[in-house]
Amino acid sequence: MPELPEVETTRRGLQPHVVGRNIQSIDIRQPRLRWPVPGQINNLVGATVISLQRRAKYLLMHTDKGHMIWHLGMSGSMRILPQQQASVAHEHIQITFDNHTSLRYRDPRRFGALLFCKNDPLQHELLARLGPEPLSEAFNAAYLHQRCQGRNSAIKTLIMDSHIVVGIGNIYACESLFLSAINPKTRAGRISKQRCQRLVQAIKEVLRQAISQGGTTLQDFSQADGKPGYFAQSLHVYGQQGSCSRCGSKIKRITQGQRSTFYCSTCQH
DNA sequence: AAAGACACCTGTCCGC
DNA sequence: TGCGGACAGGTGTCTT
Repeated sequence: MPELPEVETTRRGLQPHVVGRNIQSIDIRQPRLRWPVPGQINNLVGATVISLQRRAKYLLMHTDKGHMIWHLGMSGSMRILPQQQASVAHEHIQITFDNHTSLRYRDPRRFGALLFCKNDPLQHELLARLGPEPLSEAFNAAYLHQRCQGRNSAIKTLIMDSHIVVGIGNIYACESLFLSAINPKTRAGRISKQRCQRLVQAIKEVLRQAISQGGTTLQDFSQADGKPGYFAQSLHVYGQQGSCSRCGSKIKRITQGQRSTFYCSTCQH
């Protein structure tokens, strides 16, 4: 489910409610997520939250006693609710703060994760070798073009590889390629630097727009206040069964790397 | 080293 | 109304 815009939306929604708060209790109702929730998480009772950071699709909650690394997987979401409010189905983790509010982590498919890190979580093995943030200066045409050299994989698969660039999932990969008029099947090594420039700009534009809309809600994503994201109405190709908004041709659906790809074969070359 | 398949898990939707 | 199958926003790991 959540790609970079949804994770960033979650971070912005949670931040004012968690920073500065003291953790009163941690309730792990279901420890079997993608990896078992480590017992050291319980060491964070009594800790004070210092900041909430995003790196790729991970949320890093820094406290004065260690760090939590959260991932929302395909179906995860996080909300702030009154401590007393009853939990709903698949609400696996509850962290209660000193002001009687609580953070709830819900994840029906359990592809998400909560990990503990004593020191700098950016050095954790899952994060240490990630590519640049797509909205940073480091992600530019020269960089992408260089990483495309000698690669036979389709450009869509390549931009979804977190070791190339982080945060781009299936929705925004499809949308970015539509916006830059590039066929998703194009071999990465055959894309000119000029087209890399167009693609980089499209990725940044799509992600910025999606963040400003609170992300994309297809089924179960919700922001930290429970509202859906509104970017779904801005999608040009992802999940579309009708015709291209630009030329009227029927949107095509193919499979790449076991994922659905949507594109317009007239507009995208 | 790179590319592709597979695994993890639950819910929803569609056709019969 | 019920059932089987396909599909879903991710990504580490294993196999070619």
